[in-house]
Amino acid sequence: MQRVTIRDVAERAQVSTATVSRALSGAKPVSPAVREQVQRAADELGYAGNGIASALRRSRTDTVGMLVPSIANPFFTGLVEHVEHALQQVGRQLFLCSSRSDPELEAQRLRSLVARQVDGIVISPVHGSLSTPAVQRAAAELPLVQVDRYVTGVDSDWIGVDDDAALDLVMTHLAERGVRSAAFVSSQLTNSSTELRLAGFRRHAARLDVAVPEGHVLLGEYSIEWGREAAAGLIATAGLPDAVVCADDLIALGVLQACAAAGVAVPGDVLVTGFDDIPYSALSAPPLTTVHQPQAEIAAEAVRLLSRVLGDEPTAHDRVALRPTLTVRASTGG
Amino acid sequence: MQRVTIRDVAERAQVSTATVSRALSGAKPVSPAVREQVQRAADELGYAGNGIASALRRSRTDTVGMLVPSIANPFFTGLVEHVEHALQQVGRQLFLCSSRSDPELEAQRLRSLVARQVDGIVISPVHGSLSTPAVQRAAAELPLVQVDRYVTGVDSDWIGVDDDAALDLVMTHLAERGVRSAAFVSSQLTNSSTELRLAGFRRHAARLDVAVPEGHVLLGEYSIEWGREAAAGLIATAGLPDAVVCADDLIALGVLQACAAAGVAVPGDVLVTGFDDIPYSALSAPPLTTVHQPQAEIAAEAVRLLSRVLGDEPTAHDRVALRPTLTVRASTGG
DNA sequence: CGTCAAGAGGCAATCGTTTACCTTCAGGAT
DNA sequence: ATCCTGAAGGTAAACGATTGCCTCTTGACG
Repeated sequence: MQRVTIRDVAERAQVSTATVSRALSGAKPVSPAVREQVQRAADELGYAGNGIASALRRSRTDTVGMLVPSIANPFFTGLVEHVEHALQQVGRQLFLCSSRSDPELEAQRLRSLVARQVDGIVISPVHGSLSTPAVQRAAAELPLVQVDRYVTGVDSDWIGVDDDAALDLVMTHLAERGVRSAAFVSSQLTNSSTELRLAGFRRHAARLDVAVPEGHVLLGEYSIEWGREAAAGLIATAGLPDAVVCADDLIALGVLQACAAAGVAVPGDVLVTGFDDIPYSALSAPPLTTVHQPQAEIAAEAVRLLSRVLGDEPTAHDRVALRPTLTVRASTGG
Repeated sequence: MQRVTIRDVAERAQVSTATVSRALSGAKPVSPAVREQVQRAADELGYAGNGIASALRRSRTDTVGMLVPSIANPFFTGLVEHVEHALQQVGRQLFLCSSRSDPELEAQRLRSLVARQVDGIVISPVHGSLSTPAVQRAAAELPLVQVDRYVTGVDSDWIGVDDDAALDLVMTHLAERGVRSAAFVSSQLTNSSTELRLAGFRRHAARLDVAVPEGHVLLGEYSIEWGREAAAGLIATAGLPDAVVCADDLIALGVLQACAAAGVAVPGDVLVTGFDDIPYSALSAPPLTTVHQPQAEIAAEAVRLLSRVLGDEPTAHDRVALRPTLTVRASTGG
């Protein structure tokens, strides 16, 4: 099955390849008669064009690469959906990759995206420092914006949520509910938002006079399993504090599950909060109080920042921190 | 920021571009000294190669495109993860697109994948008939395998689960629990698995003497919202049957939520089942009895089928239906 | 010492578009 | 009648890698 090329179309329409190209892309005006002729020839042959050749010549692909730590995490898939939507508005496609939380794999994917000549990259880097060299290198080659998480020491735009403000909301809400001690369950401190959330937790706990007992800061990974494990540990050994603050919803869902399994009542015996407001946080038992992330805005802003760079006005790089909101549900008392 | 090309490397290493290409790709042997020299030059210049140019010349991209109806649905993201993993084993990358359940967008994405010269396509088509022309056209150009859903009248491999067997499991389980009447909540009958699941539901309900009252087959879409809406409708008007069988887990989660909101006890007043066994089906209140799909095997088989075609043995096309299993949880009585 | 083979590396064509630059032609201004 | 202008379309040079084919060198063998 030999592919049909522009040359075949040109031959059949009795014009040059240049004219075919112009007639089909509209890059330069072509007389209506010829355009019609070319169009018919193309249709008859089922001409589809070779995007690779076109990309090589124009040195642009109208494609943006996106690299996230996990596509199993609904927070990221939500973000991806919105980014894809926003890109579609401006006539670009999304090339999605997952780094599976592995800096090595992430570096490889980044190289691959650069080699594939995507026009720009949207990335939520895996690791605060291990990711730096690869991100740095990619950012030097093409427009790059970081979302949600960021690595230090790379000169690029960033767009995400104000983690300190988010934990202010959470802790203030908990304090109002009478919480005097709290635990924090998160992933290893390997990236920016994780660090900022812990810092925010400590700062606002101190401010509001909420105790954080020894051994009540648990670091694992962003997953349901880790939430389950961490909560089971707390229940078995340390004794539960008044509240368990989780760094994302998956962890919180795991915590809820472990509480249910151990016969610990939420919110009766302990309050639980999450972060992200993924769709499933409204469906758990009990529904989860969580920090809502404005995904659509994050996505729109990411695309806007990228387009700005693509239109290459050499502007200074922005760091945009959006204000989060708190979605209060039954897990903190209802 | 002028990109560094193979010519730059050749110049610096004092060899021809041919040698650089061979040294770096290993396509033909090169003396150790020269290889070393080239490698150093490439490193020093930060040479990354141009995948587009390479793809044009070799007319392959080592990339497989995957097109799913939704990336917000955990069933598909699970599948995607496994496919990506399986592809990685054989040194290929995944280019992921979402058709957002829109045949129009799906056709566009397919064209775009073909234009981008992916080496093959894994697709779960949106619509049983509307998707046909586009899928047909793509399948004519390059290797294509369908997963989960399929369109009729296209000559390609398919791999998925045996929907009839799945509903046999569900209905038999329900009948054993004493269910004498059941409702079925699904999406519009616009694709193969949806149709097969409904057919299976009816067939096994009849076989087991389970009644399906008038108005107890509800067709909407695969989403939590629709499940909620459908269940609310049933509760408000028709009166609940003994069981509500759902065509996927998202719908079932919505049904559970609506039941909880209306004070209907599950499994006390009604039994509920799902389909897919997404991670969140274990976390709902109550946890969901559901059909487990062997995603890893589906993915592995899809990649295997694709590789077989890529290695172009012109084999007849396969239709592989894997046997599902039933994961029993509290929503059907514990 | 002559012949031959094999290994290493270079030359240049090629992949399929796009586009800078040129030619041609028609029509309007002078 | 001459010149100019602009539109339409053609020619051919890129884009950056890969690779078929050729040359050159070196060493083994008779």
